[in-house]
Parts: sequence; structure tokens; C-alpha cells
Amino acid sequence: MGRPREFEIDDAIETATGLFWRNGYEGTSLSDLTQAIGITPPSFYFAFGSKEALFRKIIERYFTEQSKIAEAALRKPTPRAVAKHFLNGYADMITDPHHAPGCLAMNSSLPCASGDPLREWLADLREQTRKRFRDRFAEARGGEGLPAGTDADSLARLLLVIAWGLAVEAQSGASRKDLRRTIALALPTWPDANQVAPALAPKEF
Amino acid sequence: MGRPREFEIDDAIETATGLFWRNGYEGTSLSDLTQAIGITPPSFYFAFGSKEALFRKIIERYFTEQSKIAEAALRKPTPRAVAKHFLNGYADMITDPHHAPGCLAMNSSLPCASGDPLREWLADLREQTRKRFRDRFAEARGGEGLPAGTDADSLARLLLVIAWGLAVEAQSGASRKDLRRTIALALPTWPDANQVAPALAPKEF
DNA sequence: GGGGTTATATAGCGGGCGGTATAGAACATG
DNA sequence: CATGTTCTATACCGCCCGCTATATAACCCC
Repeated sequence: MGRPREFEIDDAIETATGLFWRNGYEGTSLSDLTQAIGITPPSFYFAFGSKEALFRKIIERYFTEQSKIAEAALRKPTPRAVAKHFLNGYADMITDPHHAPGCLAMNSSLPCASGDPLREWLADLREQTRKRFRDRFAEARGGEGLPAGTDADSLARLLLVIAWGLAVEAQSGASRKDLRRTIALALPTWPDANQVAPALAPKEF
Repeated sequence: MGRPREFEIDDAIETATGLFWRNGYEGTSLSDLTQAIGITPPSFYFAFGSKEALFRKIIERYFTEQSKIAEAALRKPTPRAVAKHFLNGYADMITDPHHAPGCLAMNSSLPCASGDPLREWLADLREQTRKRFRDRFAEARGGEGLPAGTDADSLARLLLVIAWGLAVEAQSGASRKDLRRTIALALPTWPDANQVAPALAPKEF
């Protein structure tokens, strides 16, 4: 009961997502949000609590999507297939024409000040993803396509390093095709079933 | 002649660099700057013109440093040595204990709004760096360590993708040692003189 | 139709932002 | 010591920020 809401919450979240993606958290003001959604500040606060609360909800949604990509990739049979599907899926996400180019989470976390809890939260979410890949690569050691001495920790970090770098390139204007070519060059780092040789940290380091 | 300045310009720039590095451009207010430097706003404006003018000068200085690393790397004899020295040099830069972890330019450009001239300026500076590496790799094709069909453009992009990704990891708290191990895993993508095989885009893409 | 509840709009809060008008202090030179 | 120039300090500007006090409108239930 009570007066019915005069706007669609999901549409509003989608609109806000677009703004945050394009202009960042700090770069998106409350009047930007209310104007784009088509409501007044009190309605905004009644619905979402605060600008930051809405932003966190949006980031959570975003990471859920990203996790789906990661989980689907993790189920692939070989480490190379895991890497390939994650990087390509992520590249699609950050070049989706429905949004501004780049990664919402990257755009949001890098600008943050040093001790900002938001930044630490985002770093923690990334770290969780990294651990999933690390464990996957550690399992694959020996039998499934990775040599016994593989540094699974660093290999997982390399996978994400490439992903975050792709996000920067995407934001700078690199096309989806550019990213796919770049990914293709990186993939041989993950040996496939028929070729078990590299992915060992060279002795020189 | 005239009244002598009561603070060292270079020290002030260094102080401001530290603040921007740690807290970003938007995250650093004028009073943060004047307070940290130990001057009042009029002195700041007399010396630097505006907050943005100082920031641009700082970014220019920063890119000059980064360019030195890149140029030194470009002079190395083989593509792998080029990649190795650039990535290690950049990793040192973004884990320099004298500054907040991460890359000043990354922290500054990703948050920017879509059409922000600052963002486009930074993207352009990155693109210039990429072209230098691309040309270097194109030259190395055939004789000097890269197979004839190498995609020099994508290989240069991959190099920078890894670099920007390292900056994200550094900001999240990865240690210099972490980054070096990650780099070591990526380097085999660049064939050295005694091993001319990968770095060709696989047919599957 | 009242009463309770929920969403909306008007109008404006305190505060911090980047930046400045004005005046005074410290120097080199006549 | 007067003067022109360069730098500094006090005090403040207008603006926009995130947010809200207050009042009203739209719904369900009795």
C-alpha cells in the first residue's frame, strides 16, 4: 500500500550505471543523477539512501556479472582455455557498445584516495577473483596442462594484470578487435594440452 | 629584484606530486596543497597559475621520467630485452617507496570523465609510447629476433597492457617482487635471439 | 470518506570547492 | 630614503556539492 513509485528502479539503476561508467563516481553529481533519471533529490534518497549506497549496489551488480564470466572460464578444461575465455569475455564486457568503453570497476577504484574504503573494497573483490584463478592453476599443475613447478600465484596475477591493462586500452579507444589480437598474443603463456613447456619462471629472476 | 620567494618551487612540486599520486587530482584540494606546501592560496596562484596548471606540469615531468625508461629499453638489442627492461623499469617506478604505490598517470586518467581533455591528453601520451615500441618491434621483424609475420602493433599493445595492469596491481598492494615474478612469466612471449617461434597471432582468432 | 502509509515536489541547508580583491612586507635600484 | 617590482597574508567571493526539513499527493484499508 501507499503511493506507488513513479519510476522504474531498475531503469534508474541502469541510467546511473551509465553515468558512473562514463564519468566516474566523483565526476557524477547528484543533480546529474536525478536529472538523468528524471526524479527529484528526495525521491532519489528515498529510493537509494545516498549516492554512495547506490554506487555500491551498482558495483556489486557489476562484479556479479564479472564473476559469471570468471566462473564460466574456470570451468574450461585447460589453463589456456580458462585464460582465453576469461580474457575474451572481459574484453567483450569492457567494449560493450551499450556502455562507455572501459571497466566500471577500474575507472572507479584507481582514482580513489589512498585509504578510501571503497578502493580497498574493490581491491579485495579483485583479490578474490585472483585467488579463484590461482587455485584453478594450482590444481592443473602436474597432470592437466601445467608443468609441476609452475608459479600458480604469479600466473593468476599475470592473467588479471592483462585484464586490467586491457581495460585501460579499451578506455583509451582500442577496439574489440584490437583487444582480441592482443589477447591472442598473450595466450601462449598458458600451455595447452599438446604443448607443455613454458609458464615456468625463468631462472634469471 | 623584488621580494624573494619564501619557499622552494621544486620542493613544492615534489610535495604536490606526492599528494596527487596518493589521492588523485580530484581528491587533492587546494587547501590540501597549500597546507602541505606551507603557503597561502595567493602564493600558490602566483607561483603556479592554477591547480590544473600545476597538475599538468607534474604530469609532464612524470612522463619525461617514464619516457627515459622507455627510451633506455628501446635501445636494448633484442625485443625480449626491450620488453624486459621496460617492464622492470616501470615496475620499479610504480613501487618506488618514495611515492604511493601505483602509477600517477593511471590514477589520474582513468577517473576522468568521458570527454575530459586531460584524459585525452594522457591517452595520447600513452599512444605515442606505444608507437615507439611498435616501430621498434617492426624493425626487429625478420632478422633481429621476431618472426616475419609478427603483429608488431598488437605486440606493442600487449607490452603496454601488461604495464598498465601492473600499475593496478601495484596500487592494490602487490610488492615489487610480485610484479617481477609476473613479468618473468610474460617475457617468453617475446622470443629471444636463440628461440624464434611464438609471438605470432594464433590462427584460431 | 477518514486514517495510515508511501512516494513526490519545493525550497534551501551547511560546507567545501577553486579562485581572488586588497593590502602589506621584502627586496634591488635611484 | 623613495620607488618600482615581486611575493605574501587576510579575508572573502560565488558556486556547486551531497543532502534534507517540510509539506503535499496518491494509493490501500476500514
